[in-house]
Amino acid sequence: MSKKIKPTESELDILSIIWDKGASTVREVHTELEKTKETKYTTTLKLMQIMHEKGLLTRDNSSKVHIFDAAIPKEETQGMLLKKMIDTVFSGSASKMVMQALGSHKTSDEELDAIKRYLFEIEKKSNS
Amino acid sequence: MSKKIKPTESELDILSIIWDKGASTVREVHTELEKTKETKYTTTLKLMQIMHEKGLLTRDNSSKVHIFDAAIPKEETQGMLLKKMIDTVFSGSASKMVMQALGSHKTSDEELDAIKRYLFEIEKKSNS
DNA sequence: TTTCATTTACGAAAATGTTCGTACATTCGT
DNA sequence: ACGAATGTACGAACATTTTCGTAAATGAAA
Repeated sequence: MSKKIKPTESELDILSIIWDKGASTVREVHTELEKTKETKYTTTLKLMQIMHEKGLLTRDNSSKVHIFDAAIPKEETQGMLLKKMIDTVFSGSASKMVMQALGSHKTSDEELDAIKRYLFEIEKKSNS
Repeated sequence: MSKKIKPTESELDILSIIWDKGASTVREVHTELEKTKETKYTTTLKLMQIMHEKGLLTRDNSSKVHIFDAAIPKEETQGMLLKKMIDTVFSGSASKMVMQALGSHKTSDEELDAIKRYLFEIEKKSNS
């Protein structure tokens, strides 16, 4: 079982990029990160080194240019963060959170459909 | 319009208690907080003082024992935190987050029903 | 009034997270 | 082989958050 390390805000930014693009060099992550955040290359580097120490990223340094990959799966981490938020902010009720999300956030019809389909799927399973 | 101050982790713990119990003294908050977190009284006090300075809590000091209340509405804050999480962790997709929440979190039938009802309500509105 | 318990005020240490400069290593083109 | 470009290592400054000890104020009890 992987540990329950909670990534910090900045670490999450980096993890998101790697989850999206797959294993990457610091340069690649930084180039992407720069688009939304003003930051220097060595800052990104240092962050990724720390993340490696913490076990948040793996590192392949067989070649000179190190290649990092996420050491923790996206879904698991999302679930962890979500659970924490549900517990502390929504007193443990997932439905409260879902409603709040759908209410305060504009949601497209496609998204709503996707959610509905998912709900029926859950229902089917629990009835089988 | 209230500002977009983001409460810290610890501040959120305190806000949750006050949202739940209503206006409270430091002692009351601390007693509650102690149940889940090892912390000293003056720490809770200091935190609440800072929160008051930041405008997160109101303070009635007409009597010796100050009474604090939440200065920011629960729903608005929940929405803000949720939006941030959706943006950074779920690349802006509320439905992804909802599915993850329902998937990784055990949800009771009642909760699922509540969500379904809510979805149909939204649908009705958008079709009118 | 004197004492005692409780409260608030405040400063500062400790812990955590973020930023970046500088040094050194490696690779590549010439 | 040399210099430029690009990479990693690392320390330290800085910012923010969290913690708590100590002192002063307040009010209630004796």
